[in-house]
Amino acid sequence: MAITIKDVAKRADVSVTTVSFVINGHHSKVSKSTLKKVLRVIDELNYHPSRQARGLVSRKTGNLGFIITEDHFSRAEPFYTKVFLGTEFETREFEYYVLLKTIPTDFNEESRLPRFVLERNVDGLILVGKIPTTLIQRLKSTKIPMVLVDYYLPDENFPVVLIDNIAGGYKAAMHLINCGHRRIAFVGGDMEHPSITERYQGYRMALEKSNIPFDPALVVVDETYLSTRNGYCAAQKLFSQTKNVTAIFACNDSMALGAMQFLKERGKKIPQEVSLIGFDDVESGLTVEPHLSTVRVPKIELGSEAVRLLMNKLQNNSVAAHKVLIPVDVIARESTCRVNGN
Amino acid sequence: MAITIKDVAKRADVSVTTVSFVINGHHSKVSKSTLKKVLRVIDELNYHPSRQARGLVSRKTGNLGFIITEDHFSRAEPFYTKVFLGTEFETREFEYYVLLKTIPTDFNEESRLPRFVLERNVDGLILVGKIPTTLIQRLKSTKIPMVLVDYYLPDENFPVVLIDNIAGGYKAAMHLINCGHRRIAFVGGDMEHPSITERYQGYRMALEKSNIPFDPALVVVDETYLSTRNGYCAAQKLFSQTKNVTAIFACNDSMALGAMQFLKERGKKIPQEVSLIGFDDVESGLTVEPHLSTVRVPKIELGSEAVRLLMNKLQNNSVAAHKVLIPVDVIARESTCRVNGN
DNA sequence: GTGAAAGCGCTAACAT
DNA sequence: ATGTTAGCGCTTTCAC
Repeated sequence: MAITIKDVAKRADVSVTTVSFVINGHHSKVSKSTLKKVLRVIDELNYHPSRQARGLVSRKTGNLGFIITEDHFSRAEPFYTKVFLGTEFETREFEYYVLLKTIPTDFNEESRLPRFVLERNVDGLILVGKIPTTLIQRLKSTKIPMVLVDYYLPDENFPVVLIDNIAGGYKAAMHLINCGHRRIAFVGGDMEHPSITERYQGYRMALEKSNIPFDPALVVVDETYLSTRNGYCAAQKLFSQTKNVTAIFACNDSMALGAMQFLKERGKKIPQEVSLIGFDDVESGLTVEPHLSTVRVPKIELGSEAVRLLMNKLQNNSVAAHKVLIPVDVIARESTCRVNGN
Repeated sequence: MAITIKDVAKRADVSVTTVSFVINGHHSKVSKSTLKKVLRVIDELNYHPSRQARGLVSRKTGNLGFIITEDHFSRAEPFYTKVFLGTEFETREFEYYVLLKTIPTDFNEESRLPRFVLERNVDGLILVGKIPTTLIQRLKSTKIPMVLVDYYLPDENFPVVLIDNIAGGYKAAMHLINCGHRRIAFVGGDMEHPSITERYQGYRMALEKSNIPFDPALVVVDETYLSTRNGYCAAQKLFSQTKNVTAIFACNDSMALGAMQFLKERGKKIPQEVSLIGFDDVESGLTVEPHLSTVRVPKIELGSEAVRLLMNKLQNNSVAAHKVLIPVDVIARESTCRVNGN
């Protein structure tokens, strides 16, 4: 049987209360000498208070729930995995644990809430990526503090950690413009997803800022998923009408990779004939030739920031920063160059 | 305040004992009519018993700990992520949760054990990938049931889930041999890791079986990490002495990808001049040209099997299968072909 | 078949 | 500054 608070109390010849004060840091309520004594016994016995028992009375579980759709988490690119890792790293700081829960994409009214919510086994919730609205609403009504990551609902006011997508889209397009390009295509899809729309907004802003006329024919956004395969198809559509495109801004690296594949098959030299930039800085952008230029997103940061936001709420009940924008930057690698291949 | 067992008891006009019997499935101790009544009230109130409270008395936490080194989990290839996902999927079945804990690679005597171990917040442990022996030993002494995944200690007897690496290595080499190759290189590294040694064993077995003389000059295993970069270097070493190699079996896809990069730069046509096969079936093997032939490892399976093994121990205290070998198969894609490019 | 009551390991009034 | 005690929400022994 494991060591309990009673064992410590007995051995240190004090009451459990005193021991409790010590382990909870209420040191002012304990004399210096007893404090030392208790601390020594705790060390000798290698005592660690039971999470469960503490939780039962303090109504804290020491757990955070991480909710994400199945398809998001198991995507080839470890984007959300990195975010998850970021939360894991950051929670150490706070002595919390993260419980992961993947939910089906088609979560609906009938679906059961995650068990850790029903059984009150989490103190806070981190919702990552696009999450069905009905789930968010039902979660909201549980009153468990929550923060969204890389997704938000326009008419709700949850604390949220977002990629600065507008700035990212702007910087990506600007990078191409600075390279002398003017016929810059935007390859996207799922304009339902705020992130994508924002990257598109940034793209539009950069064009406008640079007095480059916007040509709707250069925008391909009719793909539903942002996959490599759809990137391929989008590029295909784009070039089926040859509009002398000299550069492509794909709304993420997956699509960029698909587009790259198409360009190669079509015999287009990258970047000499067509420059290509993605978004996300996914690992496989480096296994490909030429190395993909992209917009780096600090994924670990997204996770750790989410935890900080939540802990702030949980521990200080502060309502400080409600919206955190994580800055991003262009990584110019080999798939972009000055127009005309210079 | 959340609904408690008392609320249910009161409303159903029975004692808490009866409610407890109902939620624990001791239906024989309850009359049919009360059972129905209690069930109805539970449903009406949407009652879910508190995990913490149950755990406190039953000495079960409903959690499993997943321990992995930092570098393993954050590797570019989502190999272990998939394994983790597999555990997450499988635990639903058993109403358990998985707590992830990444540990530093240099975990030593001084390092603190994972908190969930100290605070007895897990019922079982899943150790994944290469884990410092000292940690395993210290964990062993806690008596918490554990299972290893994709790693084992030769002189210990833990339940373990392994990839059938020998068969995999054998099949990979045999695939090349069946394509007519006889000068087949093995590119490896970290022969400390059992998995790698086993793949190598399989390679040797295939050669022997086919009466192909073994040439130590075709084996490059002096790289420490199994990274893309080191695959590149290994290939470089291999070809620095041009031994008319016609095929390479790399011990994992990362290294294969590195080797591929080298071959391309060297102007070697793949697979016409050199066939190349990897191991793991990592996603980026498909983003590369030509698509990488490899040995597919069912990663999700590794995780779910680990959970099943552990649950078997936990729920039935059975000591059934102690060692599970997960079968693997060659996926012949574009990077391998008959010798001489036929 | 059902209920009263003890107790899991801990926290926090309240009393001293 | 320290101890006594009543719970937290549940399971389970023991009576009835």
